Amino acid sequence: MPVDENGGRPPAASTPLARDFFDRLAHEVAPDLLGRVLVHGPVALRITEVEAYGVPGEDPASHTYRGRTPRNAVMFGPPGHLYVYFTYGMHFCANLTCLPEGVGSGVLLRAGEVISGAETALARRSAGSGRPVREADLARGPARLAVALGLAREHNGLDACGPGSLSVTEGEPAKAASILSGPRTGVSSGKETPWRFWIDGDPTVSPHRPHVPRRR
DNA sequence: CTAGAGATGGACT
DNA sequence: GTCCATCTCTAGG
Repeated sequence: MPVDENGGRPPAASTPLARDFFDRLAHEVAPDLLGRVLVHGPVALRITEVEAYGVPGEDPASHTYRGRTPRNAVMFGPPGHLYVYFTYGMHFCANLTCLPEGVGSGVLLRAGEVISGAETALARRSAGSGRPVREADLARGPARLAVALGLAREHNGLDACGPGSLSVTEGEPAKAASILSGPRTGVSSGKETPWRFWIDGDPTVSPHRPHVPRRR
């Protein structure tokens, strides 16, 4: 039995966008990002793995589950913006908002293949850490991706579609036949939803790790 | 290869 | 106080 997931109180009231509706949107919008190219300064990467995070009261794993806060405000904003959050006391992870303003959702950028600016990405990933970084590992995992791309706190809210330092380009969208889906990585709830999408066989896709509760 | 634990800060109960 | 949408290193098979 899981511990009470909501502090003894019911989740925030559902929006009109019910779980099944979000589910349909997630299965269109999130995988559509696969194969597209994200450019930030000198580094460009081809997105190979994403996860959808859903709406208040419907997705217990989402930062928006309990409603809007200063931290998750960007997820309630218009689509095409970056939601960058700080976690585990040392990592940043980046999401793109993809659904209409007010919905409260995002797509976590979990992994990518660096296709230009590899030297910059390598320098960033190697900084402070000893061992050599394999090319396929440059952006393999959400926190690594953020480092490789040079994304941090100051990029929260950045417009990824307008004139800015970040942009999502068409790239070559992954063919549907090469896209697989499954449970999300490292989440302690909402395990049943197959909202992780990745390009089958791509070496830059991160290994799936189930959530492990902290001890002591 | 797998399993376990430390790092480290902030959002939230 | 507790829990992280993680990463890296170490020990062991």
